[in-house]
Amino acid sequence: MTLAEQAYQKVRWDIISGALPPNQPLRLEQLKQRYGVGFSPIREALNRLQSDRLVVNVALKGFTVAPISAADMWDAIESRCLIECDALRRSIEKGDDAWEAQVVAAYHALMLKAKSVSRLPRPLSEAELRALEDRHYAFHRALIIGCQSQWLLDFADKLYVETERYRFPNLRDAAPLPDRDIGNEHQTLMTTVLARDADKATELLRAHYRSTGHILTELMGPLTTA
Amino acid sequence: MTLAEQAYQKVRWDIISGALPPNQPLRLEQLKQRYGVGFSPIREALNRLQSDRLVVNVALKGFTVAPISAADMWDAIESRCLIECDALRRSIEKGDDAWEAQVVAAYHALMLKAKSVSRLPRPLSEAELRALEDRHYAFHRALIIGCQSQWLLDFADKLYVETERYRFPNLRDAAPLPDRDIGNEHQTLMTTVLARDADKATELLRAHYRSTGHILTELMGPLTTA
DNA sequence: CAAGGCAATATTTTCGAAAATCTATGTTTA
DNA sequence: TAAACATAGATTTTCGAAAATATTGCCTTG
Repeated sequence: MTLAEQAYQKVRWDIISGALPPNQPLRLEQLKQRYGVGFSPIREALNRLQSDRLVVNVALKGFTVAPISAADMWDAIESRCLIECDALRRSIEKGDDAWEAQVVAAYHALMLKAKSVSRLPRPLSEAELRALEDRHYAFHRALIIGCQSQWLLDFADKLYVETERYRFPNLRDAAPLPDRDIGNEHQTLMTTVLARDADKATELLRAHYRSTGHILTELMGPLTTA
Repeated sequence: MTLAEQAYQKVRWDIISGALPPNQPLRLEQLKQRYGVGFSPIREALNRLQSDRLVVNVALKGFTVAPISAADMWDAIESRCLIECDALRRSIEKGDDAWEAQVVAAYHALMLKAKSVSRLPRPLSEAELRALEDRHYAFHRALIIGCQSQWLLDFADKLYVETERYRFPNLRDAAPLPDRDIGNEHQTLMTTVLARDADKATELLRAHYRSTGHILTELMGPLTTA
């Protein structure tokens, strides 16, 4: 893997996880030392992150971590509903046995990790958070991967990352994951998907995202200007 | 404007217009001379174009112009239907007077240019093509700009560019724009939008994109493997 | 004659310095 | 005192060379 790719992954994670908070100026010299690489890989990483909308860049004035706001969160959530619901519908229509197997596997991997993590003391370590995060992503991606549209999958990826920026900071110090997350919504969703009930599945997915949004809106509260 | 930004615009246009054909290897040294800038701005431009899916990059093996295929074209078209129809619906619901005025203005600007261009000899000059292209983009963007979702607008932009890659090569040497393009579909669409008939407008938009797709599929014919 | 390895070439990736640009501070002047 | 200008500092942008890596062609060897 090239240095630029490594830098991209690291900065991306630091932004999602909140180590680099919203609106933080990203001085090139500083990042160069922090990640131990030269200017070029850093610049390349920052450029890629810009099209992920994780950093913003004004010409000749440098990069900063993209701001967050309740409005942007809801924009991302609603856009995600639109795109993933359509992708899920197509997956359910076109998905074969291998796809079903992948969904089941991803679900169980997520649940296993979620349960083991729920027994750990807070705050969770960076490694545990990352592992949980990866499996959560894998599950949601497995649902829609049968849609046979690279564009929709790309868009879903971008929106997933964006929404994680809001979900994540609340995960680290949160009490053990509430039953809502572990048992109910994900399982019901998977069952409905496997039953090939597209209407109900998309409705569940939409409700899942929106309820998460409402909870986060509560938690953000006065912080929405951050 | 920075050199990187200029390089980005130029390479982007050269790919859309077909001057740099699909699968063409993009040697850095070569591009450096072609656009008269150093390595860094070129690399930055190429990186941005990669996330637009106009170029592909395999690590340590360089950049190439992204391939095209009928399958990819239809993926882009159908994704565009999904996203723009939803955005159009929201525009129609939320758009104010200023939005309506913008739609009307963009439509007339497009028609004016289309009519003047239709009287010009073929093949059209690069400048005329660019001007027509800009107004076509402006019209379609005006329709959905009232949707109040930056994410949907971003996605629509990406898909617009992608579909232009297929439409454009047929424009340069084509006979004067057929009546279908000039008079009928765009005007009917605008009228319906201004009448705030969301159901009919989205159906027209969908039909507009799909019929374009069918025509292009015909024209591509055996070239789909290119 | 084919297959594997080695050297030569081509290309990308990375780096550090130089140039260009912006921001902040202090000085002068009306 | 306030506004305008000039200077100094900080930061980004750009460049060209050096390092790292892949590809190609040739030679050796079985």
